[in-house]
Amino acid sequence: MSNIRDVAREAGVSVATVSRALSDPDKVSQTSLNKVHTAINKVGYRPNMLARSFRSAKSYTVVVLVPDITNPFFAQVIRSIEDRAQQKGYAVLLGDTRGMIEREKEYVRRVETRLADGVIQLRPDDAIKHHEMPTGVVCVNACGCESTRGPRVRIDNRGAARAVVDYLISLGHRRIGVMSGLKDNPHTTDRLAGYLESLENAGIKYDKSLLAEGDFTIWSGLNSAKQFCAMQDKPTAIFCMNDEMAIGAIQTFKQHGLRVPEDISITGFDDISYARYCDPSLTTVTQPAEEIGKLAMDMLLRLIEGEELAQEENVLPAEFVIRKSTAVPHRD
Amino acid sequence: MSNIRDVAREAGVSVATVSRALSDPDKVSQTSLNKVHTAINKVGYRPNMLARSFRSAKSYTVVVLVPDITNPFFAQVIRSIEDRAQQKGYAVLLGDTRGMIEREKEYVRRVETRLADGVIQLRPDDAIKHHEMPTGVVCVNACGCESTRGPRVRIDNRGAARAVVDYLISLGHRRIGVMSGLKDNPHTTDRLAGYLESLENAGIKYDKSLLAEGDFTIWSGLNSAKQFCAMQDKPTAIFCMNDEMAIGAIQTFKQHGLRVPEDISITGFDDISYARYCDPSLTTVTQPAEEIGKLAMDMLLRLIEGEELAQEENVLPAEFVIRKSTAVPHRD
DNA sequence: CTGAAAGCGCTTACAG
DNA sequence: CTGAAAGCGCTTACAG
Repeated sequence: MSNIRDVAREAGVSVATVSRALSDPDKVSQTSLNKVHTAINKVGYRPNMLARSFRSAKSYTVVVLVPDITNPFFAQVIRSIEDRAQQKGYAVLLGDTRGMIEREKEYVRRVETRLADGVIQLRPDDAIKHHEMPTGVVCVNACGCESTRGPRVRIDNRGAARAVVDYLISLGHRRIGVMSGLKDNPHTTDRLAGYLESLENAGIKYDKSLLAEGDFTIWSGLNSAKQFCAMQDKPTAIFCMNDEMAIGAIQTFKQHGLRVPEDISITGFDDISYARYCDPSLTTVTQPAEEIGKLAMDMLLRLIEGEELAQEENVLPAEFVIRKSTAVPHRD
Repeated sequence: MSNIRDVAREAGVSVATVSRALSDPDKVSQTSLNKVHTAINKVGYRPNMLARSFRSAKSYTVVVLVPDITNPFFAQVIRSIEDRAQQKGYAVLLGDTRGMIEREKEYVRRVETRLADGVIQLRPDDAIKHHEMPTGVVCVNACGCESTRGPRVRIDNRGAARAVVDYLISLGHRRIGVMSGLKDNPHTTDRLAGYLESLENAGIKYDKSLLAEGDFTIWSGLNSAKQFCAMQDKPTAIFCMNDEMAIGAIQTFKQHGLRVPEDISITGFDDISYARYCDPSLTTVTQPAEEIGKLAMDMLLRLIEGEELAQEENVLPAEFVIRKSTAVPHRD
């Protein structure tokens, strides 16, 4: 493989001129520029970016920490982050942590060791909190929640949850179940707060037995729904904290002979692409995945450039979409 | 930020010893090792991996080229690639090409410029063919097809397609539609070949009007299905070349008042997680996503190490799963 | 087992 | 606009 010296020799100029021709052409005469370019083609030169990165102490890489790339919502956000990164000359290192703190730490170490310039966390409760980040590691939290610290972009989870439950109440539901994520997940906390606020506003007393805990997977939705099926006094509607659990729940209810939405209304959260195509199509909250990714990347870039973000928090609008999985409660 | 020299000074040893203590501890005495480690902790040293990579001319990074990370099948394969990569000390750079050749080239350039050590292509028809790869760029094609060149791992697409159609025929179907991907996509070619072979074996004449072209998205399944709905002499079964199109198709058929599988049987391909949870659950072909990813990464590692792969092609078994979207044809 | 020294391929003041 | 030279932070023969 040829290096910059080979090009310089071939072009009959100095190594410095070749370097400038490549990274700062304005500082080089047209004549030299031409010589350099024909020399580059002749010797088939490819600059060694590893050397350049090393020299300039920037890797032009960011790591995206995600609990599970297989989750379509995260996949959408990542795609958007990557689009933006590519536009700005950055690459994205995939950091699928599978929820393991050890793996997450390993990825953070990549920025400590200069292999990456910063990190975007796609989940609020990724094991490493903002204040625990090693010094020098810049980080923005996308898909964050109210309790998160540091630069972040998020939607108003509590407000969105309230909107969903308000709607169910407006349809006439009084006994409304909730299928949450894990107890300590900040999304769970925020969305549960919205659920409780809505009930309170409507003067409905919170019944603890109507809470089923899941972990945001289809599988957990499938299981948690069984808990409701076994109840004497079943809820007439369930607010699920994401679409995957809602999809699982619908499946279970159907298997138990309950019709959705006639016998039981179901709502989701996220609006993944399958939400529109399940049967019945899901009433849910659309998260602005594209915007979240783009904004997070932009914020990170500013942090990398050393800027202090005055406006640390960006709250993006979420949209409530009514589809076919909700209806007025059935009276037997 | 402290560097290796600071550590050496603090420990009272040479820079070489510190370097060895870190990368080849066996060559260093226990005494030195201790001195170095306490010095490292004292000055808060983090090795600059950019320097190490540069020096050793290896980036320990691979790029994964994928047309769309949002596709759950690809996401699964990537997750498996990353698991394996992490085990072996490699990172994965996400190369979502969105089907654009320019982007793909840009990612390949990353390995030409030493930012990555090799590439895994997740689609057979990614714009850059194996023989067009720049010299020095090692590449393995995962999820490949029969026509692909170079090191690859794939399933027997043709055989799997044949199994699906054979099954439909065994149920009594004679008029079997096919929903394909884009015409020039190798998956389309291979799976279509299987479809045709199956028909031929059963002595059924191929009817061109029963082919609807899609592009592997839910959206295209939705649309292509309309073509069948508009036919006088509708097929009684449709072989869809992936699950997403099958899910879209089911939606359309239901909207047109056709019952699945009573009026029309539908089959998919891939077995993404939603295939099990749509209504009716999908009869489909399970691709061994985990195995594909793992094997592809292992092959790439061997190529990076300079090995010539004698066994260039790995054909993995795929499994045909019968669920609820298929039944014997309805006779009016 | 250890250290002095060369060198990986670039970039970038510095002097002209 | 151009070149000679120093240096980024490591690794690794080489000699001891």
